[in-house]
Amino acid sequence: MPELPEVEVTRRGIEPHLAGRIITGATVRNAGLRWPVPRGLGKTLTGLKVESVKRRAKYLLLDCGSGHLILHLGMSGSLRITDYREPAAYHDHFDLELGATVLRLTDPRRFGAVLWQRGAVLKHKLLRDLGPEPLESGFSGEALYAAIRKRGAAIKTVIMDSHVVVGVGNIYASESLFLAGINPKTQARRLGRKRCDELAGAVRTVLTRAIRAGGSSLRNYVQSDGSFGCFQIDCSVYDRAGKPCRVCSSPIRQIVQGQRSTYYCTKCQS
DNA sequence: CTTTAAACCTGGTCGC
DNA sequence: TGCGACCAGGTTTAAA
Repeated sequence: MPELPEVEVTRRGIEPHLAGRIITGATVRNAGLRWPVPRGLGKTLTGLKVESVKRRAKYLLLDCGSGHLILHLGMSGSLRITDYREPAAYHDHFDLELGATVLRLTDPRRFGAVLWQRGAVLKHKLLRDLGPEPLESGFSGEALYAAIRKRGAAIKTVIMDSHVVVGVGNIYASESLFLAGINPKTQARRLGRKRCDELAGAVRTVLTRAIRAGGSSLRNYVQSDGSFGCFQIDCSVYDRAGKPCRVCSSPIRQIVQGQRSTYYCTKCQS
């Protein structure tokens, strides 16, 4: 279930268990993720200290001084803190070991990634060309307006383009457009400055709200199974096809854009 | 440069 | 109960 809020909540959950700890080993049970897990990764990592856990887009970056361990959860991945006595299950593909503590990656669909980058992590091919973080100052109505001037594609697909802004996945794309009152089929370049302001604001609001929903369970943060960020915000439109709009009661419509489902209210989003 | 479709995988659900 | 079709929260890649 990883969209940006889930990844951020996971980051906050794992960092206290990792920061300042020495890596004692790593176990790769299945190297066949989105890209092959690098050979000899355990040897590369052993003895290094995890300085901090950062996030860029939906990538988690474990700063190990001389390099970074890059983790991505794909569509079905999750991380949890457990210990070495816990037997690994079928989809537990990767363990990072820090003494008795284990950071364990579970990912049934194996769209996730475990990579190693020496030196400057932001120069990695996957991170190099990413657009601004939605919750930082680089993303604004002004920046959005400038970025989409020449885009004739539908705003729903453009807002999910990581060159425009990172971290807006399929759920929160629909939710943000609903909050901004913008029809997802609108050509991106047709949006004026004001609507870009509204959309940028909506993206920030929706993501912040979702992080807070996960963060609010921070107290009981580590679930009984050790996983993080187990939360479900109730959506305004996503997965609500045919159900009444929570604002105007007209039925939520589902369409397909760029091979993904989009949900919107035909009345509220003109 | 922009846009589109296919690809990587497994698992759950639905209709017959 | 079984089976096929279809769907799913991401992102790269190639091709148009």
